Amino acid sequence: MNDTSPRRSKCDQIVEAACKLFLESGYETTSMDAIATEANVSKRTVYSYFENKEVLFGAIMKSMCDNTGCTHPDTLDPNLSLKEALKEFARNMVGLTQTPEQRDVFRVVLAEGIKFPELGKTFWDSGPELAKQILAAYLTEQISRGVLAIEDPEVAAMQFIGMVKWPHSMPELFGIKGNTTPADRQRALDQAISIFTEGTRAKS
Amino acid sequence: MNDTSPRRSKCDQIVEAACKLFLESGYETTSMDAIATEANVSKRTVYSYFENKEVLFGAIMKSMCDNTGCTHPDTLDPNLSLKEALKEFARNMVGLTQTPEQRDVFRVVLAEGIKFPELGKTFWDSGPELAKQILAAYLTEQISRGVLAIEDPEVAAMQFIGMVKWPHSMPELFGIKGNTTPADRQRALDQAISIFTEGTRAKS
DNA sequence: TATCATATACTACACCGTGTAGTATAGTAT
DNA sequence: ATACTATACTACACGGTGTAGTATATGATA
Repeated sequence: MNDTSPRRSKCDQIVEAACKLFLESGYETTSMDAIATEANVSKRTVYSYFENKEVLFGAIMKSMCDNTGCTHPDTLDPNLSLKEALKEFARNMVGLTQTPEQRDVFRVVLAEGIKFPELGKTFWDSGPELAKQILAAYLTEQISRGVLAIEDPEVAAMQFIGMVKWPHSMPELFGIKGNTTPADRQRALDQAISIFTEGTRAKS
Repeated sequence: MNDTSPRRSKCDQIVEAACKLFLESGYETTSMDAIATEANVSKRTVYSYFENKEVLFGAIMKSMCDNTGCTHPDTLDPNLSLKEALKEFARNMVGLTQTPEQRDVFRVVLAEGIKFPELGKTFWDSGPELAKQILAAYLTEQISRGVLAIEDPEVAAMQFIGMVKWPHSMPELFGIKGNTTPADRQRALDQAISIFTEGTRAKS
């Protein structure tokens, strides 16, 4: 009767509440009572859908990890110029990982990595590793065409990703509120791409 | 009587034990009883040195953050070549942040960042920010000498750091045990420096 | 079609065992 | 006298369970 949103299944309500609270406060600090309350559901109902707290947490986090990767286009556009293709890729990557939700997933996965080791692998494979594979494939292609000259394209892919992500994802992760404008980020991105392409271009 | 090491002050014993346990298990999971036991000290003694758990945790983490930065040389060696100076800097940086202890500090600061927001700032300022400042100063110098051409040296410093650190610090953070050898890391570092210097060198 | 029976999903709430922050106290060593 | 230990204790929160009772849907029966 008191459903805030109409016709949402109990399970969905629980998942949604658990997502919110776990991402906000992590595993230990979030209580099952709090989840039940937040979900407008009795505690018993929570336990009728999820065996225990660990199972609930694992299910929630795994699904969030899976949702991260799937929006990645699985190749770089071969019709664009090198710089444009990289820029598009970087923009996409930053866009995905820039959201507060993704930042929280990152943080929680890292934080609970000792208690839930398989979670780290799940996140890694569906996030950074996936992005690396996609970019490395593109770089390898460009190498074989003689456009680029790179010794180890897989490592180079990681280096590119680090270069693009580190400067603004790290401060955000630590709660440093930089006063960077979108224009700043745009220029930082252009600079990264400039350095990377100039630094890897095959010498003619 | 049962002191493992001779003549260690009680306070030191407590600090050492708390360091170990907090880094291993984070804030919530570590109990004050466990700290007292690990320190070979009674619980009351812990409370005679530290007002409560939060204070103890804050003090421990702050001192660990401070200890991170201070081992950084505060300039890049101007007598070395560009590549050698950068390589030295990178090696030093990787060496500092590669230790298991530093990885754990990183992880815990991130994990407890919501409950202890000022901790993030402390860590940032004494770690990444400091490294950035040092590198940016060097880059600026090289720009003014006409060796390098970079639009924004501060951003470039962060990009260089991200490039060097991301490929091996991220997997490690997520518990991905790559089978990288020291030789692999050496080659990755060389490649990063090659890309960065080629990508930022002033066109003659 | 109206009424009743049954099954199922859920709630509200008390309850248990356990773990933990923090305190109080009595005793011991120097 | 001081610094510390050992230990018992308080107060409370949490994970998880058991239970009595309600709401709702479905289907059979008359």
